[in-house]
Amino acid sequence: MTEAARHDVFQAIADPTRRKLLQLLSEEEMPINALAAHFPISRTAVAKHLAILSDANLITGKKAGREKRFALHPEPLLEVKEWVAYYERFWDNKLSMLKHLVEKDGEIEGLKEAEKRKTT
Amino acid sequence: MTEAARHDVFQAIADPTRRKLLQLLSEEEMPINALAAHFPISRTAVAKHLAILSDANLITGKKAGREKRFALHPEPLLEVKEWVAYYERFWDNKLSMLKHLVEKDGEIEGLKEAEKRKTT
DNA sequence: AATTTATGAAACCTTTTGGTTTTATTATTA
DNA sequence: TAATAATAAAACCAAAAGGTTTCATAAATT
Repeated sequence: MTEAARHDVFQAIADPTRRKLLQLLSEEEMPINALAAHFPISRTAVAKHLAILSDANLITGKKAGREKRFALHPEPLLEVKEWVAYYERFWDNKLSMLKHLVEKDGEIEGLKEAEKRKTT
Repeated sequence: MTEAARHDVFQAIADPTRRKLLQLLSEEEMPINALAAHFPISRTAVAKHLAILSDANLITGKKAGREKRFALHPEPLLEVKEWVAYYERFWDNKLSMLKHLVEKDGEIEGLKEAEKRKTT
């Protein structure tokens, strides 16, 4: 496997600066200097954020002459999407949760127990 | 507004221990001791993680006798879902991205420039 | 060739994070 | 009421995170 991902995608997107970097790169590919111009912090600090995003496979950078052009690589966000999707079952209406429980065998017992807890 | 959210939801879910706590609470409400039994760390450490989740409005805790029962409150994850949804446009096939670009005025220029960059 | 531009890398600093142990407090239960 | 169980709160600590400045390198320009 060529995808290492030493840095967790959840941790990578936790920082607001890094989320803004992803947003900028979603608009267009850019070298580090162009990116850094959007922040009040130093170019070096931005470089470190880019390294973290790169470790999480969220961006790629290819050298073009003396500059290195970064591009968005959003695929790892699929993991986040799926993680959140699990919790969608639980929000707002209880019916969807019930449906979720009924869909998998053996969970009915859990429901019954939950009911028991409520009434005792 | 009663929803403070002093802690960012992105930061709250960044930690694997906290994600596991949410998962446990999605199965059933539990007091802190029951939760802590699932981890190799101290109950106090778990309590701190719960405080962070609570600050992000991802869980609620109501005192019942001498124990405090925690429950999942997944609604703030909607923000994450929407954030990720934005990037879905960009992954896998370029057609959906093109569609995205065409949908908003003024972005055609950006596309043209991107093409120019590729060919020069 | 000399200068400028764009980046990379190292050393260092401060605050935050994730953990600990110790010391209360509060409700149950024997 | 004395002992126990379930938390809460405080003080402390090491490592990681997010910054900085300084020095080095490589490609473009003049």
